[in-house]
Amino acid sequence: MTLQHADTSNDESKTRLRLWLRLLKLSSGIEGEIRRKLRDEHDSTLPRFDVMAALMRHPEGLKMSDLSGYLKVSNGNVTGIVDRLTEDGLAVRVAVPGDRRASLARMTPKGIQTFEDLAAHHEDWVNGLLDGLSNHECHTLIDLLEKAMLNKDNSDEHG
Amino acid sequence: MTLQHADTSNDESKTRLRLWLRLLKLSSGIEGEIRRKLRDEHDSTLPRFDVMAALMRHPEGLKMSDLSGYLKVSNGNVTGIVDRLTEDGLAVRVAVPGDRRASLARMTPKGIQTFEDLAAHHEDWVNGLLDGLSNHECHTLIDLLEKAMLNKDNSDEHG
DNA sequence: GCCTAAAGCTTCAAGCTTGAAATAAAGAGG
DNA sequence: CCTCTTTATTTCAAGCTTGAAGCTTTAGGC
Repeated sequence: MTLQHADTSNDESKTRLRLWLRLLKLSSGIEGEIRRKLRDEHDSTLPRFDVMAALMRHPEGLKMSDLSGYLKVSNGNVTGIVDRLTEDGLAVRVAVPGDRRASLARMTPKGIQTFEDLAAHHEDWVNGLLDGLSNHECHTLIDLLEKAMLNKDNSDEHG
Repeated sequence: MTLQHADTSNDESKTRLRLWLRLLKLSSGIEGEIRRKLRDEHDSTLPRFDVMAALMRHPEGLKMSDLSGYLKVSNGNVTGIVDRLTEDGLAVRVAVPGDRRASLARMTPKGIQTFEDLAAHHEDWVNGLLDGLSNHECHTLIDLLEKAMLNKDNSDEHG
């Protein structure tokens, strides 16, 4: 909880703050646009998309708790999202043979079809939103972003 | 609404998608940490912080509609946030002399004091979260992020 | 078998977010 | 003055998000 830095690092602190504001602005801009398109053009949402994307990587189904672990959201959160996906016939809960507490969330054929359509558009949207960058610049950016992330616990295989 | 790209640009499309996933991961990681600290250490939230930051730049007060314009959130949204800031004595609504429809949101002395404490911590948090990057890397990143943003309507003076 | 602890999931209150609908005041044109 | 449109704001329903509290089931110790 130390609030003061040496004078020599004050400029660097301001630079990092400025970097964070740029990062946030670009990221929320893209995210907002994706949310808007999902809503207006596909009557869906980003949380639904994220859950479906996770389920697509596990055709056999995922336990609710694993799902919330992968997406780094709360347990109660995925309950609601899977509830709504289920209402729309895009996912189902199936019982786990040996454990009556748990259930697996799994995509339905309709859900798979819906997601594949969404995913194709999603890639296109991202591509369009980032087309101001050359391929080389993209790679530079990726490297720097990954370096910035090294600080944190980075032990996930789901990105 | 064209979904197919030439084969030659397919790799670049995947690179941009990968870039977006990295961007999102870093950004939500930092944002999540800031939200958590605001909540756990200061009993506050990021939307409150954002509203206060905007009001701090306008000591005379801001119309609700201007506030929502600056923050790029809906009108109804700021109504609720300013309501809660007001309940906590951090902001007030003051009447606009010539227009009985409008009102200005303005920081209270208590709000100013609260925000200054928050802002100092905020800069420290960001600095700590991004300390894996050299000053030079930060500048490179800032430049690339700004270039990526050039696409979009960039006519704001409030960042 | 019984008791306790842990695991898996849901429910809940509070807050954030949106777009649409409602309310109210200002302004323009007659 | 009256009406119509525009502007400023609030209210609302629906959804997302969290942490905490609760429920059921499982597993371990006795």
